[in-house]
Amino acid sequence: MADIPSNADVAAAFALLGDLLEIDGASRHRVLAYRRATERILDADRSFARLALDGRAVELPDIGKTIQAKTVELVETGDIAALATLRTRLPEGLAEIARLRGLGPKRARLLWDAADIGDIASLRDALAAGRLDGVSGLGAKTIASIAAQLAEPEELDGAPRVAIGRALPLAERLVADLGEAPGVEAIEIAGGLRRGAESVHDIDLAAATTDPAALAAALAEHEAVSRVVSQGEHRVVAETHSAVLIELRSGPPESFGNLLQHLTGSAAHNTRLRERAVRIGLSVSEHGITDSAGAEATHRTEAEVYAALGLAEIPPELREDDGELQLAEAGAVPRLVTGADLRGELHAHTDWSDGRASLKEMIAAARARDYEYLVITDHSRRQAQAGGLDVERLRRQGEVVKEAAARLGDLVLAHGSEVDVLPGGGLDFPDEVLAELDFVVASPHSGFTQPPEKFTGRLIAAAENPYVDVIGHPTGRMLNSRDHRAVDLDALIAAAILTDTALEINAQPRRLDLDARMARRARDAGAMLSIDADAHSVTALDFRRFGVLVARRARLGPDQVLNTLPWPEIAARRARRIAAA
DNA sequence: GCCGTTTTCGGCCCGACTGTTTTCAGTCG
Repeated sequence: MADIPSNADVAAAFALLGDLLEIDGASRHRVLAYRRATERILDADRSFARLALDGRAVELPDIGKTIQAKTVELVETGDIAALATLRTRLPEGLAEIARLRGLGPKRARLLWDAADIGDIASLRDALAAGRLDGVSGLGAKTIASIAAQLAEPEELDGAPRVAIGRALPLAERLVADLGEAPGVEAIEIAGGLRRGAESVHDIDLAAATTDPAALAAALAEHEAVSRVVSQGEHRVVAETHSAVLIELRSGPPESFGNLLQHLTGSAAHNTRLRERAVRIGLSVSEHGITDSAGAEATHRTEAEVYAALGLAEIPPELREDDGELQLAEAGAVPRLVTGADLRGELHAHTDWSDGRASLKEMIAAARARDYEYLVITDHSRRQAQAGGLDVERLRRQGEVVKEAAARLGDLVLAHGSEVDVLPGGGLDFPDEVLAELDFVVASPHSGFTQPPEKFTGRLIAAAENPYVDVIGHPTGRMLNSRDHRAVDLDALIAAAILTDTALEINAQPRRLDLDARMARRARDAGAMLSIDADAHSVTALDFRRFGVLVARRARLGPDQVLNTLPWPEIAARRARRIAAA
């Protein structure tokens, strides 16, 4: 048999099938079914093609017999007959044309029927030759928009996504400033950002105001904003100087809960919610909930919205159409970890290695944040470029830390290390040195191109070392540059559980490693996770909030997070592990 | 094409805004 296609390959085939069907004028529900299936396939945490071959793909929501059979067909023949047939009538390039802003399936079809335009190249030619001008339904503005998009090749890849580390501070600044506009009674971050997504395509804001025009003006005049993209009475879209899109929706205070719920999404969550509502005779919108008699009820809070539908309130991070409605119906929404549950920081650097702040400054910052403990984990010697400590400096640092700790009182200051997991296996310090420390984070910093067995084997060996408390940033991924390494996550999770080693949720916004999906798998298996800022400066201590969002998306409760424990319990876990070895 | 407290057929979420139109289709979220 040929190679099993990846989930991305299978999803791409169904996405194209859905797109071409839509252009072909198929029932929108059928198209929607393919779109939903595409999302499920992309989200699957195992090989969808393998599942289909085993006849088990139908166990996933939104996957029926047809899509399972077509997947088997794709694996066995390399194509899907329905797709091949469609391609004889409609060029694949139409799907790309339909994705241009302001165009869609109908206008893509129009271009094909009226002007024989079937791909971007012929669209470009037609535009240059002025052949679009006479096409009815395409006005001057639409043609200008097409020209603008074709002139910017990067625009064709879709709107760039903004990482949460950039988006959240900007959103918070806007919320603070716009909250001062006259008439504003409440304003909150909504959308993917509120759900804790690691990147978003825009920043959504929801506001309760008695003066929408004043609020819209405040956004338009905000110093971060360069232009207004679209403006209506209750919705303004603006673009910042750094090309981030802001969508601001406003409504009256009495229905702020409805608006915030609507705008927080996700789209799939809202669709499910509304479908459920329809079954009990209710219609949900951003304005309120209407009963079958046409009477509309409004709600000031989201909790009231969910209650009106017979559901417990669902934390935004869970609103991804992943079974959360069933949990809410059963009153079984898990209690998720919060920032307030975290008692201390287990992974922090100082200027002894590559941190920017001194030990003294980090201590002051931890006290200012009311941490119960702070573990200093500078790099080990192999990280020479980062000023990694050799054994001698590590010991000297230990004395300095001990001395500082003696003068602290309530804050526990502990001495640790972020020790390299060496590319050939083993750790950067011998066991007798690790034994002198209070806490050890073992992290891979090299060898990311190794085959999965080897990379995973190194991490498992590190987990099996009794002096290792946490495996740091286990996959080594970097947002927008280095992809997830090929780690056999299930094997690593099993080893972590067996050895009582925690897996890190590294909260640096460019890492977020483990990510939410992986952390969820670790949680489901029963592993312990650690939410670590991996702070290299005073302000970076606050990165932990990004880690909290990841943990919440992973459905972690306080019991599954190592640094919700008081320090003596963390120390006792280490002592037990060492004693058992 | 999927699905079920309306269950193997007949439904399938809801509204804002733009552009091209004279009352609304298409796109977007």
